[in-house]
Amino acid sequence: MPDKYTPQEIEPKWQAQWAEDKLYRSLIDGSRPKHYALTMLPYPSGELHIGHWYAMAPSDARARYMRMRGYNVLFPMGFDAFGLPAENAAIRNRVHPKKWTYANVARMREQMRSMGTIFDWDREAVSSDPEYYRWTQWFFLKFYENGLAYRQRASVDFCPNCNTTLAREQVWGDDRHCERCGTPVIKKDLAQWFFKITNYAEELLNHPKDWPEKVKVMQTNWIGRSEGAHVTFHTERGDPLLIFTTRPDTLWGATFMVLAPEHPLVERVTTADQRAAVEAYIAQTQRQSEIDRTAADKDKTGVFTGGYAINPVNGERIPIWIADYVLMTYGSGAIMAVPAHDERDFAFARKLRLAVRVVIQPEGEMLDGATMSEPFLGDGVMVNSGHFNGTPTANNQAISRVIDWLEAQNMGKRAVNYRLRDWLISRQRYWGAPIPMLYCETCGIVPVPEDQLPVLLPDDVEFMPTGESPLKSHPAFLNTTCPQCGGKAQRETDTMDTFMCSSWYQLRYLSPHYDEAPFDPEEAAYWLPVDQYTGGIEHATMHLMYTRFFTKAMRDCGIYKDAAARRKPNQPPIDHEPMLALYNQGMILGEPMEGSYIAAFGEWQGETLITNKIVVMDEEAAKVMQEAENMVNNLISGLDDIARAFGETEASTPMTTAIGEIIKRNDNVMVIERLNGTEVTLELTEDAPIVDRAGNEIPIKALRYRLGVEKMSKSKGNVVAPDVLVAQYGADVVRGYLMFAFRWESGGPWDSQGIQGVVRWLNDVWNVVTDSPAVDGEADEKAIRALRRKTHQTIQRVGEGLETFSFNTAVAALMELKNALLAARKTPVCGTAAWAESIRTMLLLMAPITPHIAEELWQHIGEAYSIHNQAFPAFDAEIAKADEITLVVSVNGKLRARLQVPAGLPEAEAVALALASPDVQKFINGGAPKKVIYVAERGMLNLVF
RNA sequence: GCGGGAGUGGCGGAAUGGUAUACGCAUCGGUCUUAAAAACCGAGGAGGAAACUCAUACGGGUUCGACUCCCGUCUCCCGCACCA
Repeated sequence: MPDKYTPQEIEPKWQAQWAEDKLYRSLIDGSRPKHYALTMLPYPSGELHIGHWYAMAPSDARARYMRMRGYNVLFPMGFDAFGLPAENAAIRNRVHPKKWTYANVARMREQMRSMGTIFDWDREAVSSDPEYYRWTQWFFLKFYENGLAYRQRASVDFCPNCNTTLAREQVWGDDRHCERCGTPVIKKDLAQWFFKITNYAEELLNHPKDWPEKVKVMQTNWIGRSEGAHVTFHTERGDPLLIFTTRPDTLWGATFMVLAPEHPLVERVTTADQRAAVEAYIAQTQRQSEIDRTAADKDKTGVFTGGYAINPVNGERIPIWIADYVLMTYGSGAIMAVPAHDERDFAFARKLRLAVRVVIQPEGEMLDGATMSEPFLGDGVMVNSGHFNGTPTANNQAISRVIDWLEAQNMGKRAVNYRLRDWLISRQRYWGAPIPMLYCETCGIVPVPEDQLPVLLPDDVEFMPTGESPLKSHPAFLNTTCPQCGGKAQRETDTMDTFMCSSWYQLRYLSPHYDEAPFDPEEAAYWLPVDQYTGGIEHATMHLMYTRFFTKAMRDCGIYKDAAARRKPNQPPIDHEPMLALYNQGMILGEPMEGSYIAAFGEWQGETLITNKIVVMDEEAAKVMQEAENMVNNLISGLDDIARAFGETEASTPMTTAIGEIIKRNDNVMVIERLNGTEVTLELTEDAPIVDRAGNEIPIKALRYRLGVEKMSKSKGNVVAPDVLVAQYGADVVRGYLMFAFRWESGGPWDSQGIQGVVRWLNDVWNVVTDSPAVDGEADEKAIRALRRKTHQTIQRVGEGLETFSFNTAVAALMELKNALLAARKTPVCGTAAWAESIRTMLLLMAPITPHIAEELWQHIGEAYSIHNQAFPAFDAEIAKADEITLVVSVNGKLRARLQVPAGLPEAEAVALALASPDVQKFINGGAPKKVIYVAERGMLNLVF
């Protein structure tokens, strides 16, 4: 054993040993409770980055903790291997996506092994394997059979950069950009495949209780439930015109109707003399949506169609308008406009001078539609509403009564509307699971028979620089025969959204090579559902909605039947929710960096310094140089004053330098901040040398520019490579640091210095375990008790920390225990049984967090392999209890004294001690306290005078 | 606008209504060294010579006692947003 801690030696050694022994193989074992821990699988982008470590290593620590707690833990890993970057790489570098992807998978798998996790690699699943996507396709067929998949022509979101349609969930932000690449999306009219996630809108609102409030709220917002009524109006010509309203009690106040410009009825209601205006408006709306929706002012615009509708409740004839504030994608794409009681309708009516009629009159106020300056949204009583006049609106009673009446009259019915749209799963790209559907000349849309799955992606494809899917021009793939009539048929060339692959991967891990079904019902019955899921919040309304939908849809397709039948009656259902508990970790951001300090020499051209030489220096040198420059310039101007006195007219040129920190840089233009805070723009001439202080020429790329806290990206140069850290410090240090330096749920900027604290921690642990010679003398009983107490307090704190994802406090507790051991090492406590027990316990507590050093030192102290098969230490409250405590004495709520007293002191004695203390006496003028608050277990005494 | 979350030293961050600032980074002083780094020992919330006083975004409140609970304000982050 080396006498120094050398993770580079011990880590690979133990990783190999654990793999050889299949230490972390997870097999069904009915004698132990199971724990399915899952962390979101990565996309094989090429390199494992620090974000992967941040997501995986703490999850691993917790899974290990559960394992030590006696659970049979499954913690699998795989790859979400279909997707666009592979295809883009193919176009750019002429590498086949398959080759690129599998090379990355191999590389990242190796990188992950260096992390020292308990991943059971025998359960690995890769979504682009035919044995995997066969089942992705199979799910599509099942959903299709059960009416949950349909093809429809619709106006859909399309990313021009990714060259594919997107689901509504993948369009983000007010500028409606592509979630993946940030490009603003455009609308296209295409026939696409959808999944009926809207069927489950109501059910999806009912979240698993152990999910973060934030995710529940985001999903709830996304689903956007609102209650109201569907009411059928009719156009004057008799066409039914359905609207949704949350305020049926204001039906009598509808003074006009508004249709979305895309509404199918627009064509029919528009009159000849309005046609030109309507068409112009529609064209304008379409153009607007394509250019920039964000810039669209909130000013209402719209055009009268010339048509009229009849309000069913009062037979009134009201004009039909079109306006872009009514969206085709929400409700029925048509509204009744009640300007008196709706902000948007009010704004529209005022702008276009339309009638406003009050139908809810507030108490003690007389609203007048002609003069009111804002709509009335509060409660009141119904007026101008036929036999409903006088009905109070409070507590929704008017709404409820009106709906009852509408239903009785057959004019409308109670309805719930959702903002959620069906999931668009078609992608016009090659590297995905082909949608297993055919288009037959005679039979129409025909599903590929189950026994013909998988529909394989052909390997021999040509990638177009345009990004167009090569499947469209691949005759062998494209042309096939119809399984129904044997005639000619063409394959669907769209592939599936990769979120389909990840909607069920937790099931494939159970039996990645099972070929009778997507998963082995035996395994599913034992392991499902996932007990603890971890991953980033960015998937709140995408993956996390889709996978919940999948589970419910699978249930309704009967896919869980075999597995569910094997469950015991008292177990939670496996087909309601895929993941019982969820925890979102934060993100590691880039480390802020100072820019290089430079002195630039050149000629001024206006505000810009045309620079022909740059010298790089540190901040101190820059300050010195700046002072020197100031002095020289003062001197020059002083000399000029003298020269002028002698009749000289031309002033000398001051030094042409700019000194400061680079704050921006691109190619040959940079901005520096001078030491006095002003900014200067430099433009480098083509062959301007950049030299360091030793005179060596360096490339411009070596110049750093100031960087704030930002997301890591290669172009900013703030990426932290875990491989480099592992090589330098070892995996245990990296794991420990990631768990210690941040609150896991928050993440934060990387700090390259902070990692030293964890290096010191593990070095100290190594030393205290391997090099603690017994100290002569009789060990003090009190000191022994103190060490045992600290040890048991640490058991509690580490256990709690791992339990609640407070990894930072768990590590802090271990550092404290280490500090206590370092202090005790110099005393005769070192070498006692209590000492040995404390060391042993510390290693066990460290095992989930820093598994390699724990294993190595476990072996060193003579314990049997493997520490990772040990039970988590049991906490003994009796031992953890203090026998002497610091009694904190407050007088009138202000802290006045700290007294060392035995634990469990009776109140009377505590008060007597406190009153006797000079620190307390200073603040009391004799007399007895009016009130005494004594919290013995907290060591707290408050005396009120 | 609606909804959610957060605000504690120079920094990351600890604190079941009960010793605010644990643990760590950085900083400062010391030891060792020709020197530096590393390592080790020690000191750091602010003000004050001290006694003490003031400090958990700000203003109130509840309480013997508030970072923690309640009301209001400000700031920042996130989601949704003409949603009928």
